[in-house]
This record gives sequence, structure tokens and C-alpha cells, in this order.
Amino acid sequence: MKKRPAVTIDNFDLKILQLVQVDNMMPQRVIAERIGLSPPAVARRLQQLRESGVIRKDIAIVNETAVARPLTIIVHVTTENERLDLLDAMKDRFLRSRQVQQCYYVTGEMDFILIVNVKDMAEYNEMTRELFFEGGNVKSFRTCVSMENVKTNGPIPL
Amino acid sequence: MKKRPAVTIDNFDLKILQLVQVDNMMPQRVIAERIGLSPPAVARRLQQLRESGVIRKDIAIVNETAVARPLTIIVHVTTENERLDLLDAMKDRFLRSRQVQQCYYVTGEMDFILIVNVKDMAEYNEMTRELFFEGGNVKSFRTCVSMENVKTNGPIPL
DNA sequence: AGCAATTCGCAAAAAAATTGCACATCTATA
DNA sequence: TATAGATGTGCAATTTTTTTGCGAATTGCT
Repeated sequence: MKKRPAVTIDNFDLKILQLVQVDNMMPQRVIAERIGLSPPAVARRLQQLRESGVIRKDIAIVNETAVARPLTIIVHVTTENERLDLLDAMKDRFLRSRQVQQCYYVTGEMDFILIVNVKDMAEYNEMTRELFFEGGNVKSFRTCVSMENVKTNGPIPL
Repeated sequence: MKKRPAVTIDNFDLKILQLVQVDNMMPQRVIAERIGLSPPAVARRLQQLRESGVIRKDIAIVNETAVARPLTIIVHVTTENERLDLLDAMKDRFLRSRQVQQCYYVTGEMDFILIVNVKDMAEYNEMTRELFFEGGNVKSFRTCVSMENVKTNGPIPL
């Protein structure tokens, strides 16, 4: 019988994840000495964590205001109809929208919660038109403008 | 008169940001050939983008389910009192909480919107006790459990 | 036009990541 | 208990990437 991929994560892996979750540009040599392994061992573990999908991706976080897109808006969307194919179409639309940085399908009165980035309210207005009015299946949506992004991209506690 | 840091971002910078926002492990050589610059030029630009804070940080995104913390919960918090010092204390508490991955201070009826990661509802329960009941200044909070994280960590459109 | 400041590319140097390999550890099984 | 297989490690060598020095080209400003 073939062995399953068996994604086993030991304490070394957890320590590595704790570190790269905060700074993935840290040299493997530094990671190695902090957790008590050799650099090649760290490299092999990192490679496996990436291939197995435990590390989903590695990205730079850019300061929105520095690139003139200072507005973060949280949107609560209620659907007209909860038919699966219609929901899938909505997810797809949100997934594809460049302004939508995050999309959650949630329980409760609301159906979707979006976190959106725009340069100004005009862009937001246009986005709502495309995404909610022309897109279809949206009963209503509620807009919360963020006055302050107190915390973003926090690490997952391990 | 001394010149200010003058964070000027040209088209090359924008292209670099587009790329590293999706994959910051891409070698500078590859970035260089894609945008039509030499590797050292790319390196210098990246360094400046990081030092100037246009790139806020570089992180690995880990798959929550793979590390046995599968629950994403969106929480809407309403405050008792909007005194500045009390609000700051709340922000500080949310900022420090390991479960809170994101925190937005927003306009509207709600005051804070949190995005939380927990391994199960027991952990969430305990967190609400610490953060909302014992923490003080919370009038009420509403809990939305995410059934599906349709999109996370989307890039800022440039 | 001309000067100063910036930014570039190339080539060399330094640093980091990867690979090959021998050895240690653990498991399952004869 | 012995043993074969699988897994994972560290070291050393190799390869790749990043960084640095420097002269040349470009840009901005007077």
C-alpha cells in the first residue's frame, strides 16, 4: 500500500514557520542557528513546507498609502438567492476583482464580507456598480470605511 | 535646505511591487529580465522600497488548516465609550492578541472589525472572555464564522 | 550649455542556497 | 536479535544569488 503524503509537522517546522511568518527574507543560516539545526536541514524543511502547501505563498506587503491607494473598506454583502451556482458565480466575481483583497463567505445574516482597497470613493462607487449592481444576486450591501488599519497580516499563532 | 526623503515611485518600482507582492522569493535576476533592468538596479530599488517603508514587510503565508487552526472568525465590536484613551487601550489589546490577525477601526454603528484565527470554538470563547468581557469598554460584539475563505492576501492593484 | 545629482550596467566579490554523500536514528519484520 | 528500508542530519563542495565598486550615461536645474 502506498503511503499518503503524510504532512507531518514537528517542532522544528513550527519554529521555522513562526520565523518566516514574520520575515521570510531571513537567511536560512540565521533560522538554523536560532532553532538549532544546520542550514541545509532548514532549507530542506522549507522546501517541503512550500511544496506541501503548508506555506501557501511568500509575499511582500506593500504600504497602501505609499502607493496612493489609502482607503480600506469593509463591505457586508447579502445575497438574493443562495443557490449554489449563483453563490459560486459571486465568489468568482469577488475573487477576480482587483480591489477585493479578501473575501469571506460567512454564516449569519450577511453572506459575504469583503475587504477592499481603493484609491478614493469614486473608485469604490464604480466598483460597487460593477460588483453589486451589474453583477446580480446582491440583495443589499453595507459599507464600513476603515479609519485606521490597527493591525494587518498578523501571524497565525503556533 | 535639506531635501526630504522624497519617496518617488516610478513605473519600474510599480512593476517590481506588482511582482514581489505575489512572490517575493522571485530572484532579482528574473525580476530584472521581466521589467527590463539589470539585477543590481532591481536590488537597489528593492532595498530602497524596503527602507522607505513602501514595502512594509516580507512574510510567508501559512495554511491555517495545515497547522490545525482552521477557524476564521469575523467579529464586530461596539464600544461603550469613545474616549480616546479608552479606544487606544482597546486597539492595544487587539493588537497584542495573538488570535487577532487583523483589526480595523471603522465608521458606522460598529467600531471595530476583527479577523480572528482560532483552532476551535473553545479557544474563541476564551478569547472573547479575555478580550471583550474582562478587557472592558465593549458594549456588544457580533460573531460571524467564515465557512470559506474565498480570497485572502490579494495584492494591491498597481 | 554646463554642472550636480542620480541611476545605470558591468564585473568582481561576498553571501546564500543547493547538492552529493556518508553517517545516525527509527521502524517494521524476518 | 538482527537487519533492511526509509528518513533525516551535518559537512563540504558547488551553484546561484545578492551585493559592491566604479566608470559611463542620463536627468534635472540654473
